[in-house]
Amino acid sequence: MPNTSSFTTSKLSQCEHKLNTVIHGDCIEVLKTFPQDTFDLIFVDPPYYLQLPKGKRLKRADGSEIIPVDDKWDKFKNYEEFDQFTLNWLTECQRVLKPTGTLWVIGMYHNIFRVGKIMQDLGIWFLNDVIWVKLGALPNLNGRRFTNNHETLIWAVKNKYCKSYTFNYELLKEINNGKQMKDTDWLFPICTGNERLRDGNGIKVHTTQKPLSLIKRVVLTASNKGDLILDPFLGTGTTAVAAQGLGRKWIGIEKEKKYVEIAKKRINMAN
Amino acid sequence: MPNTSSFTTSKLSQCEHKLNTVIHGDCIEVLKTFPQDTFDLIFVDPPYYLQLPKGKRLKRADGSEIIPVDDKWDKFKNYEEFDQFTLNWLTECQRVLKPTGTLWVIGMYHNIFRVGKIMQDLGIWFLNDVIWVKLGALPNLNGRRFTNNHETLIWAVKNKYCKSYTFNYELLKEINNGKQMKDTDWLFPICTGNERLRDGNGIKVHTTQKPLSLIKRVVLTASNKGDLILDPFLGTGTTAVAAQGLGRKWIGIEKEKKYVEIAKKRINMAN
DNA sequence: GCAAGGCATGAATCTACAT
DNA sequence: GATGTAGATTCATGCCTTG
Repeated sequence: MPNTSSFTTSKLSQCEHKLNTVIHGDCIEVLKTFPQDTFDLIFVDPPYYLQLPKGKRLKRADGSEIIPVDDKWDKFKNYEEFDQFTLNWLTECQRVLKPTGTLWVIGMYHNIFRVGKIMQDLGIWFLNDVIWVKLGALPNLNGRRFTNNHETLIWAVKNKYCKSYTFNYELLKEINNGKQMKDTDWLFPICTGNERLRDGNGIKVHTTQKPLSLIKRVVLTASNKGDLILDPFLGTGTTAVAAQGLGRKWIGIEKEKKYVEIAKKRINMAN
Repeated sequence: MPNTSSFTTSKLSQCEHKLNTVIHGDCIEVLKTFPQDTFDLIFVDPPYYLQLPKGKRLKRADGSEIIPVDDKWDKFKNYEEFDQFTLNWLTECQRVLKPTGTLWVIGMYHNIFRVGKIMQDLGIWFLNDVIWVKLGALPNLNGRRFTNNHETLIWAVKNKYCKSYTFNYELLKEINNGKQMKDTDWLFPICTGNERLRDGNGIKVHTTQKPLSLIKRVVLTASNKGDLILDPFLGTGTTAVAAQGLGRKWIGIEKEKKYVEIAKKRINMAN
């Protein structure tokens, strides 16, 4: 079972949240309740602001439809609104990140450049941009672009003076057959099959569920057992499952009640 | 020999520049002399603003020094100055790009996120972000980060309404053994060996010379024979050599007299 | 039990042309 | 720089059924 005792370590005793729980609420409001310099690792999978063409559905040759990301949590009026939202959560993430901790943000070309620039403007210092090569990604169905076959993870520290951040270099080298791990050595299948959470009708519960293998690599790279991990957009709980399984403590924040319920159930099942 | 006749086609007759020549001058000032909607393909390899630690030189195990990018053209006071510079050349590139043309910008995590956001703010519309996987890249020498093993190319059109841009989909598919080309299928060796331009003392002439193979793929992807290509930061002329060799017309702009001379010599040699 | 084949599906800013 | 309609287009993977 998850450890749900209240914080006892220094920083954490300053707030009333419990370890290894999903907090249902607005990400930015909840983040403000944490003391600064609290988390060893923050993994963020924010909305991508996809801007799909309206009212059109892409179809396969057999007539079946591609289910797009058309969720209300991915809608913004314009770039300005998106940027302000991004600035708000990034400001809080930077504040609650330990000087020895690292921040990971995943995104695609729709959003990652904007997010990256806002990070740099806040003084967040980049270590790498890691390419998750998506095995089994959807091809480009109209033959008008290249296959979108990757997502980008920005790996960063609180500011440019943070030098003693956690990085399990030797472990990663070992995973990579004794060779130094590259920012392009991140090949993982997309989340499908039995791993993909589905409702009673076989419909996927979350449009953008990430593969556990990817999040595990992040956790192994940049945290140690007993460290505290935060995911401010927990969704259906993949980060929590990865953290729990690898002996890390964690806190997740999620706004959608539906996802919170599913995440809780899933985390209990995994124990 | 290069075709140095004056422009005869519609747009190009409006200015006095000649085809297939290197223009020595400030990129933004020269760009302003071109009429709008002029170029079929614009390839941009701008300064990366690397912000190296001052006065330190990384050394290999044998004691030899790594020569960093420490050129004056890569220096900026701060992000603000860099952003303004970026906005200036991007504004002009967008203006002179044909509605059927595409714009390519290459960069690394130091600059590409800022550049990408500024592009989006101008209404430039992304098609893909392509990952050049660098074969033979320098490993991370102190084991504190992942190997920097890629650069990112943003591929974009003038605005979101540009649909009939040039994309040689079938050719790229053929190059890729009959499978749709992916944004992660761009594996090319870094520019070394005989391809790397060196002075009489064996010192590399340009710190960031790009491999011809990479630029050729860009040219093949997004232009046809006879099309007009622009490189506003020509450097030592790789884009010109690629364009010339593939039967495209081209214009290059370069501020550093040293690079202009070398590029001219190199282009003549290649003919 | 095992192999082969059918079938479903995945963060999608996926077109061209006419009005 | 809006709206509508017809029409062209794809690859890898995992699960399940069939033989």
